[in-house]
Amino acid sequence: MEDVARLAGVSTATVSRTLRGLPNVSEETRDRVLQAAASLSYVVSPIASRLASGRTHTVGVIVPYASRWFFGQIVAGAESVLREHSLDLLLYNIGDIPSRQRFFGALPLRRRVDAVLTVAMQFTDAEISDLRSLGVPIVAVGHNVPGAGCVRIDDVAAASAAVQHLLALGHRRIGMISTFNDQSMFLPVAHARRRAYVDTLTGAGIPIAEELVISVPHGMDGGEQAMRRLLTLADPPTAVFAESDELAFGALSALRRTGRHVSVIGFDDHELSALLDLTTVRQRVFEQGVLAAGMLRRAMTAGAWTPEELLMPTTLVLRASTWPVAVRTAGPG
Amino acid sequence: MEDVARLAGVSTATVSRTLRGLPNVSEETRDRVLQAAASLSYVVSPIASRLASGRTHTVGVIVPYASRWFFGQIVAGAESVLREHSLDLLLYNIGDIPSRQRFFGALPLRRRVDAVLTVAMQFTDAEISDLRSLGVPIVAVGHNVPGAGCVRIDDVAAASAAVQHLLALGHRRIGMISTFNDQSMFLPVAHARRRAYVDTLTGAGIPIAEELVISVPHGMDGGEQAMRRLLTLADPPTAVFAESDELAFGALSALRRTGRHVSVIGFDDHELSALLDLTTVRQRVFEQGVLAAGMLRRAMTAGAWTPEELLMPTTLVLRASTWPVAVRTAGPG
DNA sequence: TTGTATGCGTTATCAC
DNA sequence: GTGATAACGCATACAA
Repeated sequence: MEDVARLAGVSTATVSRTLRGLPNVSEETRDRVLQAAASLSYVVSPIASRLASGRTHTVGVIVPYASRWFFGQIVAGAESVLREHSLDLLLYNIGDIPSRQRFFGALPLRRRVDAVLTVAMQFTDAEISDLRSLGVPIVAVGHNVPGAGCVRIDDVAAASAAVQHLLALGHRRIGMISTFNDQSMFLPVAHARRRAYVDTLTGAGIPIAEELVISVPHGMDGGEQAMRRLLTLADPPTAVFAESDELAFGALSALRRTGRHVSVIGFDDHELSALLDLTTVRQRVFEQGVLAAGMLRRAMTAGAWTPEELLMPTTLVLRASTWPVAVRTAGPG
Repeated sequence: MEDVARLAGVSTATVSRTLRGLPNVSEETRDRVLQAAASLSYVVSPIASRLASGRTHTVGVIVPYASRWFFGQIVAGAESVLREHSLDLLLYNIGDIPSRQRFFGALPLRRRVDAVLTVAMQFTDAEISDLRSLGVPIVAVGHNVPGAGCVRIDDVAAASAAVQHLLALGHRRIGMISTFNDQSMFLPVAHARRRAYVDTLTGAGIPIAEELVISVPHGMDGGEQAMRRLLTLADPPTAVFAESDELAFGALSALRRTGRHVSVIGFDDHELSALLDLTTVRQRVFEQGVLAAGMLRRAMTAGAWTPEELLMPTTLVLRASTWPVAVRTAGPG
């Protein structure tokens, strides 16, 4: 920077001001500085800049399973807007117990981020207070954190619509595939969707059969296990509501291998769901990442930020996996 | 840090040494310092540390399409080992022209990373020299960069095996679905696999029919377009080799919607390929990310590092999508 | 509008 | 083994 200042015949302070686009620099000197910087192919050291200014220009993103489709979409969406404003994104994948303990033991985010984005996590009170101790704004996607911003869908209403659809098709024995994590804790999303399942059936006068609700680890394998267990029941369900499309894929796989037929409805509208003819509840996942990042930016720039809450719409997408059997045999399935 | 030093009755230099685990500190003072730091719940500022030490503890990862399955797996694999050594991972998604231009225009990696990982990119000579000007070790996955380390499979051999498989099934009119990016540049992987296609057919005495090789943007939609175009030919192929499973998924989708039958073989063994009964060439993607990160670490720590090259094995996985038609009708497909 | 001087929180090079 | 002290490269009150 000194070199640039010398070459432009100004002080380093002026160079700094110019390079950051501050208003109080004359046109003429601005040009001189920019030329000097260009000719020396100089760039500010972000690290030094961060130390001096106290701002990290980084947001920490906490997800439970980074490689799952849903989280990939959220992160990609957030990344697209953060990158646009040259903010860094530091990803923390803390789905399993050891990494989660390490994370909250050391809190590697301390002094490292200007904001935090959490996605579909279930935090304990202690963890929440740890997060708040960072002293930066927090935005949560898919779950609520007291004092934090929030982008989500109405999980209860959406899941209820899914179950209603099965009821409307005449199903009375309806199963559900739910998830839990390594700590046997239900993620908030799982909790809401299960509640909707219970309430909707109960509301329709159908008693809940414990054996029809299976909880498995998230992913295709979990879905396959769950459906296999349901199929071994003396009185198996005629339809199943899976908490996510990936679980539903596993369920479809089990059905295919066993040659049985059970209607299946998923949740998310994964990019492969159309190909697999899976009826599902569509939500715009990438966009939620975009909106959350936008909220984060507002929180970082605004002096006083009052947490906002954004509710995104969902749509029921009807496909062959829940067609009435009579129709299904004649369809493209 | 001063507070800790005061509380422990030592200098900040000793605190720094202790906290970094340097050898020349006595047991006794070490304990005092650690206790003091703990009681003040003190953590070193990574930013200040980086400025003073000159090391960023960060690796930059450059990918063309972060949200595609393949790249997600690579990044997840790399992240798992980098996190273990508390190294940060800065992801740059530069698949489209504008972001690519911005990236090479500003080179935001300058002064920000200790190493670079690139995944399946096709760089121009100018871009390569830009990358090298960063002055840090580079490791490439799925392509070669002169002077850089490399983790990859033998694309030519693997693709050749795929085409051989189709030939062995008796197919003589074999199509290929290939990809290009926004700049109409073929990615190195696409290039190698297409060459294998051409050479293998030629070697079998089958002339190449231009109209059977379709190039589309990567992803399911591209695969669907490609297969639709192939189906409109006067003499359509009886089998198709898709450069990736996601392209193959799109091809399967087109076949399903049109009710036609063409054998399809993909490449990767995507986690959903088994469910879709797709014959494919399996490669261990996550593991390649792990190995690349390990190589990166060696390059960062070792004083003089000579670029290594790692060749990973592939396997042909036979499924229903390439079953002979006679057998297929009797099978689970 | 521009320059001066101090601080940001460490690491590292010396001495002791 | 330990303690001063000078970098590290920039941002920013403050003064001019």
